[in-house]
Amino acid sequence: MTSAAQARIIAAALGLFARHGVGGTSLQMIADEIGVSKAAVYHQYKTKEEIVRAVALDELAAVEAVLAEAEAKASPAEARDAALQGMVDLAVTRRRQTTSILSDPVIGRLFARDKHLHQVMSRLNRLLMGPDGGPDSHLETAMLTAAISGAVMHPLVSKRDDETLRAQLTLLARRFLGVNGG
Amino acid sequence: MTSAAQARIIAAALGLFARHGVGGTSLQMIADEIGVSKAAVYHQYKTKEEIVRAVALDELAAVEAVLAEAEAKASPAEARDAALQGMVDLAVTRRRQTTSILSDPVIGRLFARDKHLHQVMSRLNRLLMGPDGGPDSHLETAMLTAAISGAVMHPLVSKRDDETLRAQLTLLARRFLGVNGG
DNA sequence: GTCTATAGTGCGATAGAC
DNA sequence: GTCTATCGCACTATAGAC
Repeated sequence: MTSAAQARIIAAALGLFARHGVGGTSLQMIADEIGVSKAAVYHQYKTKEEIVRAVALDELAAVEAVLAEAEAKASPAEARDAALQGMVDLAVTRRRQTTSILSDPVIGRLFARDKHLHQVMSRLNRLLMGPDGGPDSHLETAMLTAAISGAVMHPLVSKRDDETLRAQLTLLARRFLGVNGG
Repeated sequence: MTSAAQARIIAAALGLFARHGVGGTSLQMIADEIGVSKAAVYHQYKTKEEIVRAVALDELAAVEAVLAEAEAKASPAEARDAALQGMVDLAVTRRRQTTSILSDPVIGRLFARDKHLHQVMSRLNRLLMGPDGGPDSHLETAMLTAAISGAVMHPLVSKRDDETLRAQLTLLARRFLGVNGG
């Protein structure tokens, strides 16, 4: 499915997309980052768009892993907190990456009508807002994920060390949801 | 200061940056959007970076207008709500633009150490969190602005009409800050 | 799976006429 | 303030050897 060579390309592209945007990243930059030629990259992915897709799907898979873990919890309250904590962890440990990839306009248009993404958002919405959340709850989920992602990217926040950032984000995210405990 | 020709360039560039990212937007695209040649664009701005700067400063000016209006209010509570409402209005009426410009990695690095941006964020922080907010309050401000901006860009939310979006965002933003009234 | 070499296109930027 | 024309370069993508 995903070879070692492909995994190297995805990892390199992810970092470069985050730093320069999708449009500002060339195949030459990706090839140089791994230490191979452009042709070697083209052997794995026929077009740049395929690379963009692969990177985005890889990030989406990381979110799905969080969802699966949360859905395995015994109670809805535990599941909600696991989802919340998992999203915070994802944003903090991968910092600018997962996060700024998903806010790139190119990726946004590529996935705006993607069923897979809708499905993931629905699962996340269900975990965070409960099964009986109306359509309004989707805005709440969107705001929360944007708040978490956007905060770690923020120029004035990025100096903080991971542990305090994680703790503060968790606290504020819980407050947004109206949850007090852990 | 800013001529009519420059204003046309900034407006065109803003829309294109939002759709394709800064790196994915060429000077030819900007020129075509206005209906002039590349050379005409170069007559106004000597480099692409100058255009990027001008666009970002223009967006920052829109935020400053909101701040000035809020700071003119009589009470801190009124000022806070005016700032909150102003930021929501900005995000909703300009939708993907103000918002996705400021999240572009190229713009982010260009302004990460910009005194002007820090000043604007401090004023916003003071309005939203009060004068005695510690350093932790900056994270709260960053989360709130990211939540507002990110929510209007979100693929699953962008279908909503402006009025309901504005109302719901305002409600949720107030809840995040722990304010109940209007 | 990687390379060199190259085709063809579009880029940012400049010169000079009107 | 706008144009045409052009430079030199980097880009995406392909062909073919190893």
